[in-house]
Amino acid sequence: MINGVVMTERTMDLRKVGLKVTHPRLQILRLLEKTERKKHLTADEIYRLLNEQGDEIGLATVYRVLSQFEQACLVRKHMFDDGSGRPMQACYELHEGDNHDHMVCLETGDVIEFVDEEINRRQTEIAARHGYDIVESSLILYVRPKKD
Amino acid sequence: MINGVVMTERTMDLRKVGLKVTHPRLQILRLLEKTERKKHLTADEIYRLLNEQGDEIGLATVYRVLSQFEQACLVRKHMFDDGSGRPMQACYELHEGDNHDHMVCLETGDVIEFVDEEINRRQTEIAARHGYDIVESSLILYVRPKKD
DNA sequence: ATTTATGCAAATAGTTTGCACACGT
DNA sequence: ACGTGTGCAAACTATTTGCATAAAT
Repeated sequence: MINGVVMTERTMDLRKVGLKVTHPRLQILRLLEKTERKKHLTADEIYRLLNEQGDEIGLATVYRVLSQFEQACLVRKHMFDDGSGRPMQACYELHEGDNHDHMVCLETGDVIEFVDEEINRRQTEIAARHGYDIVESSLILYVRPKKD
Repeated sequence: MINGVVMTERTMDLRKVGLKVTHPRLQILRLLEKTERKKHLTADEIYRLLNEQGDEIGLATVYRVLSQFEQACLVRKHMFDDGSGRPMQACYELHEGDNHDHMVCLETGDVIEFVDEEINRRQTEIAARHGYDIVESSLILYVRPKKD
């Protein structure tokens, strides 16, 4: 029963980028919204969480939808290499337009977001100096708790 | 005939980190040295290049050696997401201790290296502010040629 | 009604691993 | 001689894709 659904903010998001409003797309968007700023979810986690809450959505669909969302700039995809040796997995978060960067604690796996205008400024400047425009940037600090 | 070989800089590198001086390890190190600052090689490229020049080295060995080198800080591993859709591959470069960052041109695939002390300083400061020490950092600018 | 999306299962591709043998020290 | 490293083939895993059905406009 998606037809005739109330016009929520999320359905608008989908319409705006030219994607049909389907159950999987809505649910994935809602889940990311709920999880926003708390955690960065992998495709598999999204798949599992949705199915646990009763939405029967295939893993392939999760991947397809996330990929479409990424191209539509609705989500950002990250590859965090926690150095754990286990295979790397992409993780996703809602794209809020604030273009923040990330810090990954190698001991706890915690992800901390931050923004630094000076760093952003210098990045733009460096790119310009080489004759480029920045399309996207990825800054990840792998850290460990300070011992003092 | 590796035994009795002249004590080159590369054999020293291996000894220093406690790795036996074997043919595959030496050749991979030499190849990376030769390619230094020009390109960043994937495991598969290394495998192919070595075999083309007559060194019969298995792909599995290439992966194993690179992984050991990474842990020994002899090489740095990067995941460049060129946004091409094709599966992401790790690529490797000699670790020169200068801790430079990278710019990837989305149109040509070119990789440009750069160092910015101010960015590094701010990174350290941001980590400290959150109670962390930086173990490793990854800054990648995905760029396209300026159109003017 | 037409187009696009979904689910499933099978395919892909990078990377890892088990094991018997070869090599470095 | 001993312990490690290597090659091969098989295993693994994240992700993608083909195809028939189902859902959205």
